Formats: sequence, structure tokens, C-alpha cells
Amino acid sequence: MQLDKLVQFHKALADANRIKILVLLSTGPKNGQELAQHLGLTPPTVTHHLTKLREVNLVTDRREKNHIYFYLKESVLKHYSDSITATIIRKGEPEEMEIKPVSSHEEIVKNFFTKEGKLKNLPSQRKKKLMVLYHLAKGIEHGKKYSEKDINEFIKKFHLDYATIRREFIINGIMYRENGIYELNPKEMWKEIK
Amino acid sequence: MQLDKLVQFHKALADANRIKILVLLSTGPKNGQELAQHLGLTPPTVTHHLTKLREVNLVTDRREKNHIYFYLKESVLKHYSDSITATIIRKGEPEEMEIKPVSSHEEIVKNFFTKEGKLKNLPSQRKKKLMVLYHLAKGIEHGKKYSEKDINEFIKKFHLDYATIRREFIINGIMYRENGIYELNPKEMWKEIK
DNA sequence: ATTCTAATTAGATATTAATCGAATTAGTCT
DNA sequence: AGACTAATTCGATTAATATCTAATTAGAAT
Repeated sequence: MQLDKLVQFHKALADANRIKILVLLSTGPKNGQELAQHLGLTPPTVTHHLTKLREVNLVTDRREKNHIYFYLKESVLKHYSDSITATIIRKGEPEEMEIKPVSSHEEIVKNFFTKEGKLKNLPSQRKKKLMVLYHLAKGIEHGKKYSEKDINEFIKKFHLDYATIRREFIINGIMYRENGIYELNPKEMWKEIK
Repeated sequence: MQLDKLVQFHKALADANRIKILVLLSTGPKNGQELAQHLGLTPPTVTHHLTKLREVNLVTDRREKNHIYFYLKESVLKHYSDSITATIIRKGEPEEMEIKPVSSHEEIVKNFFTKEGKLKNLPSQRKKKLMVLYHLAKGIEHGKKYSEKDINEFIKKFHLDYATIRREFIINGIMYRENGIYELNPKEMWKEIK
């Protein structure tokens, strides 16, 4: 976890009204009016808080008829909650705040990339293909929504045939798509990737 | 967990330098000079940050010859980290932010207290005595240091014979004492109390 | 007791953040 | 298309917070 991210997350929760919002949302989606009502705040203020919560992917929204409903993303909350200790208590160099994977696993993956970080080609062996796909997925933010264009742009940094790879992401359950919006599959997220 | 506490905790971690301090301390105790050095800050600023971290019991200090060494309290960090999700995601009334225990267990304990909340007497059966002691200990803050006088004052709110009860806390490993400073035993803290 | 050094407190300044009222945007519904 | 309403953006105000320098305290060591 990056230092910035962690700080941003804590800032997001470092306000009583924002925590109240999360608690309210934990009992089910609410629209802006309801939130403003319950908290005794004006709509602009609620928007302000929601913006901060959205920045760290703790809430999403979905329009429904005339209202926009806000949803708590419990998986993201759990993820952050789990990460805090792991991020701070790393026996080793305190300097580096980045995650650095060092599995033999990584050796295999490395063979499919050029020294510039481009993907040479997608492995045909299922297991290796998954490794490569998961490796690519590390660059996708957990809990963030991407348009198809965003995803294409992202993949193109590694390989020109973005369409195939995007399809592989879906087929293998690494991402899922809903109304043209792509997102990492939260259920899959934390079992292979570290 | 109380709303205030949770907010205060997140405020404590909502600053990059404070997180860096925790990371540094996770590799072992450091004194103020070292911290100021590593962070490129002046001693007063370091004190400022340490104050905030101490307020939520994330660090303690101990004097050693000419320096004061600061220690990360990992157990407290883990505790908060575990509490976040539990506190926010409570299926039920979002209004009440307090923990309310409702075990049959509680029935037994209740019999030893008056309706005003005073302790009638300490049970003689070991099991019941422990229940009562643990119940009393809920009012003691996890990770906070208490002087003997503080402890006496606290116990006196429930019973005049503070000396006996204080001794029972120690005997039963609920608290431990070091140089006249009392503290909840972190190891014991989370197995019985909820 | 005096000196030395580390840590804290006090006071000042600048930055960030919370909140609101007014104006604007975005999408629904007739 | 036009009217309606929820949400957002804008601008301003006020409250917190991070940081420093200078002054002070608290122990340790001579």
C-alpha cells in the first residue's frame, strides 16, 4: 500500500459526519436527501463528504429514477482495515512503502514481458496465462470503476491487442462488467494478488 | 467503540509524518532526536505528532539514560484496525454507536451490582468473581497507563475496598504493574471482554 | 550545585478542511 | 421542449492543524 493512499483513507474517516454516513449506508443504500436529513447538514456539505469517500472508493452511487443512491463498498472498507497493520508493521526496511513481490512465481511472469515492461504475448498455458493476467491486474485499482475506454487505454500500455486481454479479464472472472462499466471483481481480488 | 475514539484514531493516522513515525517505530524504539532526523522535522514538530499518537495510545515512552524512547504499541494498532469494520458495519440500529453486551452472562454479573451500579460484594466463586472483575475492567482504557491513585479512584466508583479489588486485578492477570504504573494486560484484554 | 542536552510548551503563521448560501448542472416526468 | 428536483460546483467564511522559532522544563552527568 502506498503512503498517500493510506493517509487519504484515514483522512476520509477522520471526520465524525463521514463515519456516520458510512454507518448509515451500512444499513442499506441512501440518497443524498436522506443523508442530509439524518445528519442535519445541507446537501452541498453532504456532497463534499461523499466526494472524499468516493475518492477512496468507499462508496459508489447508482441513479434510480429521480434519486442517486449511495452504496457502501464493504469489501473496500475491509480491505483497508486489513491493510493498516500490514502496511505499518513491516519488519524490514522502513524506507520503502511499496509492496514488492518476490516469488519464484514472478520469474515465470517476467519471461513474458520485455525489459521495457511490454507484454510479449499472452501465454497459452492456462496457469501461466492467469499469472500474467493477474499481474496486469495489479495496475487496476481495487474498487474503482472504469469505462471501456479507460480499460483499453490501460491495457494498451502493455499490449496492442487490448480487446483480447479485456475479454480474458472478464472470462477469467478477474473483472466484471455492468452497463459498460468495468471493475475488478472484489471476490477474486485478494486471493491471487498480493 | 465510541464515535469520538474512532475519529480520533483516524485523525492520528491522517498525516504522512505520523504514519512514517509508526513505521519507524515498528522496527524498534527510537528517541525524539532520531525521529526528527529521519523525518527532517524539528523536535517540537515531532513532539506535536507524538502527542497525537499518544492520545490514542499508539505509542508509549520510557526514559533511558539521557533519551526518551518511543515505542509502538502494536496491540493497540491491531485492536483499532480490527474494530473499524466491526464498528461501522453493524446490522441494526445505526443510531447507537455504543457497544451493548447482551449475554446471559450479563445476568449473572448484574446480580452483584446495585441498581445504582455499585458493586455489592465480590463473588467468592472463582468464575463469577472473574466475570465481575472483567466487567469492572471494561471501564479501564486499553493501552492507557494509570497511576495507583488513578486506579484507586476508578475502583472507588464501584466499591470502597479498592485495595482488594486492585489486588485481584493483578492476581488474575487482568492488569499488570510496572514501577507503580498500572495497565490493562494486553494479552488478556480481548479474550473475555467484548 | 552546576552544566548539558533532550523533550516539551508557548506563541505565531500558513495551510488545509468543514460548512453554508447561491448559482449551476443533470436527469425525470409530464 | 419545458418544468421540476436532486446533486454538484462555486465562492466565501470560519475552524483546525502542521510547522517553525524562541523560551522552558526535566533529568543525567559531571
